[in-house]
Amino acid sequence: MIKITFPDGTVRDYKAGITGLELAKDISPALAREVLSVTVNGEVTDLTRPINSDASIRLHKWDDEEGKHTFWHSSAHLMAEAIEQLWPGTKFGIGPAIENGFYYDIEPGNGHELTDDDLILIENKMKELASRNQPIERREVSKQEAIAYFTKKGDEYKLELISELEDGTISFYSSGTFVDLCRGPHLPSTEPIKAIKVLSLAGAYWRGDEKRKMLTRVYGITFPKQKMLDEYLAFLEEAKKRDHRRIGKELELFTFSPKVGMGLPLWMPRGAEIRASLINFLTSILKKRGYKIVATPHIGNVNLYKTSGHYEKYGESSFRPISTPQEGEQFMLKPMNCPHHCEIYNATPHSYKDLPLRMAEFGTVYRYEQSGELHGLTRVRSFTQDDAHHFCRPDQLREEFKSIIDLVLYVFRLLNFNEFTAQVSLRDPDHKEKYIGTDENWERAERDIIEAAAEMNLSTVVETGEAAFYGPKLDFMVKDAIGRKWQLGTIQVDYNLPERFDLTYNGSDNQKHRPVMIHRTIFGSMERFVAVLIENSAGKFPLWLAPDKAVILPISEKYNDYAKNVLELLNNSDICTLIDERSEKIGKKIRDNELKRIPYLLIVGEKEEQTGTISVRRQGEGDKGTMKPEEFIKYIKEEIKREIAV
RNA sequence: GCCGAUGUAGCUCAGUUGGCCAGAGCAGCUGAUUUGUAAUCUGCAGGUCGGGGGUUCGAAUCCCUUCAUCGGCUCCA
Repeated sequence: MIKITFPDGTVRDYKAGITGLELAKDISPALAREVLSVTVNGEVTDLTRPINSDASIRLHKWDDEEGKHTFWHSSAHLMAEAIEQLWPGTKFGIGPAIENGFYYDIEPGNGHELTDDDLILIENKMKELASRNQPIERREVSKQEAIAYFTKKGDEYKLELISELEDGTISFYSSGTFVDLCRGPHLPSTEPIKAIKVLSLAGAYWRGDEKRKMLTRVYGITFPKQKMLDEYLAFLEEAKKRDHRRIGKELELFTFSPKVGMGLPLWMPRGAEIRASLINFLTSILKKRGYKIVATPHIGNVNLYKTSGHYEKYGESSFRPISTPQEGEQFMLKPMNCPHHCEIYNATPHSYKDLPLRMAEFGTVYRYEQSGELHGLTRVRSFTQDDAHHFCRPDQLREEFKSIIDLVLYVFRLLNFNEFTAQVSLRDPDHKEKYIGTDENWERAERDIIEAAAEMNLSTVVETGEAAFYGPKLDFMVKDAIGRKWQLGTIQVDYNLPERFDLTYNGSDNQKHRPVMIHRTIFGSMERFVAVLIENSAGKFPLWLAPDKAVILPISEKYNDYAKNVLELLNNSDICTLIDERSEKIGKKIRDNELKRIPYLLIVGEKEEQTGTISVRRQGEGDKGTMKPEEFIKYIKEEIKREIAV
């Protein structure tokens, strides 16, 4: 007998060799029908694997990430089986579950090139295979046997994967006719896979290396119920309506012009208004927190970037230097503001008493992103960072870093940005050549970040290989409408640039000391932040950010004069207001202006003119009653004050 | 940059196997209407069918090329 500990702490005796599925059946037949995988002593495994010794277990249903993961992983195998039957000789790379669904990287047999038309073929084949309720079976194999199998099959991708595995840890899973090298876990059979959608095709480099062959990646998603698939597809449709590129066009916030150049955003008046409001908002907070605002040029001598190390790292792959009539003289569009800020630091002597020094700039930078990477406002070639650099003594670093975390959290809270992930981005210890600086400084900086975050009780995820080339970062990530993650704020500890620029301060010992630098942004860039703001609000901005606060809708042209009086009154009170003088019915005017997401619609007709009032309608909410314009001004100002109660 | 897809009016989209002057709705402009809380009616105008080249008696439609966009990959100081 073995002892099984359940998540609620109860311990029960079972005979050795019992499986997760049998445990579920023992609890209830209903659970057995829904359970997808089981965690045994912290490892997620198959429901059909015998448990031979005392263990604590957790059964996973669809609602658990582990359950979904198992479901989609098995679905990837099902898709592979379908593809292999449709195009024999297909070679398979990897086929994991992802956040929403799964993919498989393949090289179709006989040189077949997959097109979108093939997606439906794959989908139908999958449905056919799934309906057979084939068991998915695990088999442990020796390395030799594994190599023999895939050598015979002629699949060099699997062979490469096997070559990196230890003998004795290799397992095969078979479902129907398809046998795959796989660690698992999997469903006991394909029976639960009821709803299937093969979504899209994409190219993906083998092992993520752009120097290696590009395989075809097939994306799909499956569900245990058709209704869930329908809901998911409906969600994707809905999300498209929140796409910032679409809303940006609808609400005339920004545009791009091929004549200006791809990836170079043009802010239209309404978008520029939002951008300016955000800058003003942040500037007022920065001043309260002891920042000094600076301004620097959009170009810098190429030697500046040779000193900083950016030229060596990015010089070849970015905008080319600008030549001047002066022989040998070259300038570059600035790809970041830090070197300029270092030179501001160097312009004056610094005492240990002056530090920390916080230097902020809304600095526009230029980076030659590859054409395929451009994406609306989130990935552009010219953008304005809400950049700042803190120059501090080593003993101040921890507190300084923590104060920035506090600032980021404070701003996010004011803006109702609750769904973010704090990510500690460390260097890849296997590829140290990609980074500059000494091991000692790197280890120190990484420790600083991890400990500062911990002291702030910030829950973080750690990603290795995501650091900047000069230092580790704490990144604040948020999701867009369809769940893609974007980095907004970032805080970076840097021991390198102070050395490269020979930054110093005089210590109490009257000796020269080296300050530490922290790079940080809150929004990341104005462009990306506005994009994320649009996607999260669906274009319905909080009142204080709305470019136009109100629109006056006269019932008929007879009341246009009265409407203009009100308009003047509101605009003179700093409430940006429009007027809709068209000869349309009031219902039409309301509809059109509701769709423009203007927060307040002010209706004036005979009644209002006679009593000197306006009828107030809140966008998305409806009629709020009648009030005097003066009352409305007070009302709206109160609301704005509440929204950004700093 | 790479893989796949797309590109028709300001916007959203139709356009059959190549065949008369390329269509609709919305937006715009006209005129009528003077309206009370999510679409009043009339008329008009608007497109070298992304650009360039080719095949053909004939191309939005087929081929080549180029640019841009979309979904991924790679990249993201």
